[in-house]
This record gives sequence, structure tokens and C-alpha cells, in this order.
Amino acid sequence: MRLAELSERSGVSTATIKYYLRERLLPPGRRVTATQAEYSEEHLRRLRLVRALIQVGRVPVATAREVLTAVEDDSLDQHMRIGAAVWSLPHGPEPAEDDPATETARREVDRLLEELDWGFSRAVAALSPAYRMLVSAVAALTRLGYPCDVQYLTAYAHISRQLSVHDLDLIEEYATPLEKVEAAVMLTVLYEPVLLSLRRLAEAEESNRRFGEGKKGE
Amino acid sequence: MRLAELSERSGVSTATIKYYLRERLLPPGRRVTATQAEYSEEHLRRLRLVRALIQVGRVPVATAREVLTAVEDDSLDQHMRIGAAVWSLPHGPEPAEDDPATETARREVDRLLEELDWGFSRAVAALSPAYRMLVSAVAALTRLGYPCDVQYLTAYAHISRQLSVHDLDLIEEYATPLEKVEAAVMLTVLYEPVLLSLRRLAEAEESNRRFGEGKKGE
DNA sequence: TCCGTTGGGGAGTGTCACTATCCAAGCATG
DNA sequence: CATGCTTGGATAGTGACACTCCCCAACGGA
Repeated sequence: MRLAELSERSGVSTATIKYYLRERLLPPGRRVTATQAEYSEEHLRRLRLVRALIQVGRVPVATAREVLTAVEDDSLDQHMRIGAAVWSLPHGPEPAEDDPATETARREVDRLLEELDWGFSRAVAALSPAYRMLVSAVAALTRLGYPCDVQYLTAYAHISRQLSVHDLDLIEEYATPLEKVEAAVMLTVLYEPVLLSLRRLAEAEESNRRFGEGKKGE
Repeated sequence: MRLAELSERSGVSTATIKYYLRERLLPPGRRVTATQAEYSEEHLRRLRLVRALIQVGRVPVATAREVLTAVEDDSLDQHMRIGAAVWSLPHGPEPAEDDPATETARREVDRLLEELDWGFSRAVAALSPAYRMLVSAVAALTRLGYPCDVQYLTAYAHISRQLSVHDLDLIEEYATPLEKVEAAVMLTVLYEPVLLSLRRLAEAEESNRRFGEGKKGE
């Protein structure tokens, strides 16, 4: 398949594909002559993956490259590859180190992990982007005076655990390690907008139930 | 309080505050002389709100202005103000209209809303950004061959409903309509990173449980 | 041989969230 | 009143990012 056909079938412009090739998000095609290259179905698949990461998952290009590198890194075992890939995902600003709200938040989060007995997370907490993301979100809530104590977070954490069991069940259905790792990353990334939009819809639904239909300005 | 003090207390540079004033994310201070202005505690609060929206919630500046305008719009009732504010939140790219995967996704999502009996969402589906966000995420999953049928989405939806009930309970604790609306927006925005990071931590935990500790390269 | 098409690569575009600089008007001190 | 620092407002610039335009040389069918 030529670049033009790859573009046609993926819905991505040739200019953008060339950009991805330059950025090494796609491996180069098999060179046929000095100025022509042949692309495979695998390229198409990879391109769709990249688009999903960048467009739906809002992952920066440089980050997407890191994620994909980790996914394919044969020197790591499966668990580490998933970890490395997910750790590369975007995770917002670092918590402000010299802020009392950050200190409070860190304490709350540590208490939470302890209560949940999430030993793995506690062990790698200082390194984990997800941990730092959580701390900085809790710090922001604290600064604004919104409640986000252990008790409230615990409810969210239990719900998150339901999700993760569900997701891992799905991941385990894939046969090869590569498929499993890839599925882990893609389900992590692509179910995030699903989860957020369902939550917003559910809140609209619930808000309508409680405040809607003529219960004006209460 | 002078601009410099506002900057000091909020941890935001004077240049950035001036930028927010220009962009009307903050109301202008009370003019003392031709070249000096006085800012209040309310400005500080608002500034922290703006920072939370932009930094933690990753809301674009223009969008943050819309959200804040809707929150304070007295001509709407409470339910509509929450709706307007949340609809302004970022919601990713529009679903590709001429794509078979989008059609499939839309059908799945419509079936889901029907089964859940989310009448309000179905009524406003075509307009709701959250609905379109859901469709385009499901479409991306479909294109990549990952499962996201009604049954699987339903599990996520039920979990989302647990979250929304929880959140609305919290919102109802606030006394005034303005506080309620503001809380609704801030909890929607600021609990999103909390939820995503907890999910990632939970997945790491679960992945470690299943694949970790010497179960290499399975 | 001609001419449209192809792939590669450098440079340009638009957006966005700031940020650096300038200027005039305070205010503080001698 | 003069001097010099600070303040607030406005304009223009920065750097990151994700493309996107355009040119060129090499194909390759007529």
C-alpha cells in the first residue's frame, strides 16, 4: 500500500502521516525505490493506534512515542511494560512542593492508600505519576475548601477498584503478551473519556431528577 | 490588596494575573487612582477557582470564561446553570460524521441510554457535548477492534451513577444556589483527575496482583 | 519523452498560555 | 520639588505543539 492509500484508508492526511513518520510514531515503509515506499496492514493498525492516543487520549506526540516504545520493549516483562507505558501517559502539573495544601493532600492520599491496603501503590508512590496527579488534584480541592478527605476518597477508590477488576478481566482475554500490554494501554487511555462522559451524563441525569422540571432557582 | 499581594498570596505571577484580567477571567479591581487598583478576598477566591479550572481541569482560558459566566448567570435557574457550565467544559474532538464506526458507536450509545432509562440524556443527546464525547470514544475503540458494546458500557454506566449520586449528595449540602452551582462545576472538573488517577492506581494494583512478582513475560 | 504523481524534508502556520518590556502615573524620601 | 522605586495597563513576543505547505527529485504510465 502506498502512502496515499494509507491516508485514504485511515482518514489521516498524507502530510500528517509524513509528520508521524518523521517523529518515528510509525516505522518507515519498506522502500521500493529511492522515492517510493510500501506500507502494510500493520502500519494501518499502528496509525489508528497513534490517532486514538493523540486525538481521543490527548496524548502529546513525544509521549505517544514513549508509550509505544514501552509497549514493544521486549526486555521488560509484561507487568513492567504496562507500568512503563501507563506511567508515560499525561498526568497534569506536578504538585506545588512549597504549598501547605499539597502537604495536607499528600497526607490524605497516603492515609487512603494505607486504608485500602494498596501495597504496590504505596511502594512506588513517590515515583508514580498517578500518585502525584492525585495529590495535586486533592491539593486543588483543599485550597478551594472542598471536601476530599479519606472517607470521601475511599468511595471513589472502591469504585475505581471495580473498574480495574473489570478492565483486567478484559485484558486477560487477549492471548499474547504484546496484545495484553497493548490492550492494557488502550483500555486505560480510551476508557478515560468514556468514563468521564458517562459520569457527566449521570450527573446531568441526577441533577435533573433533583433540581429539574420547574424546581427553579432553589 | 494590591496586585502584588494578590500574586503573593495566590502563588500566581503578576504577569499572569494581568493576563487573566485582560481576558476577563477576573473582574477588574476597584480603582483607587488612575494607575492603582485594590483587590478583595473575593478576587483571591476567584483566582484560585480559575487556576484550578485551568491547571488541574486543563480547561482552556476562553472556556473557563464561558463556564464562569454561566455559573453566575442569574437569568437561568440552578439546573440550567449547572448544565450550561458543564456543557462548556472540554470534551475532545467531534465524532467523525462520515465514518461507519461512528454510526455503530452512536447506535450502541443510544441503546445504552435507552436501557438505562436516562430519559433526560436521551432528550438532549444530540446537543450534549458529553454524549458526543462518548460517541467518539466508543467509535475509536470500535475502529481498533476493542469491545465496547452495551453490556460492557452498562457496567461503566452503573458505576458512573454511583459516583453521581455521591456527588449530588455533596452538592446539596451547600446552602445558596450560587454555592451549589459552583460546587457542581468544581466537583465535576476537579474530581475528574482524582477519578482517573485512582483508576490508574487501582489498575496498577490489580495488574501487580495478577501479573507481578516473578510471573514474567506471560 | 513528457507530465502528473510520489515520498522526503525543511520551513511555515495557527493556537495557546503565558511573559517580557515599555510607559505613564503614583508614592516615598531627602 | 527632585529623585528613584513601584504599580498597573497595554503591546508585542516566546516557546511548545500539532500539524500543514511547498519544493524537489525520482518514478512511471502514455
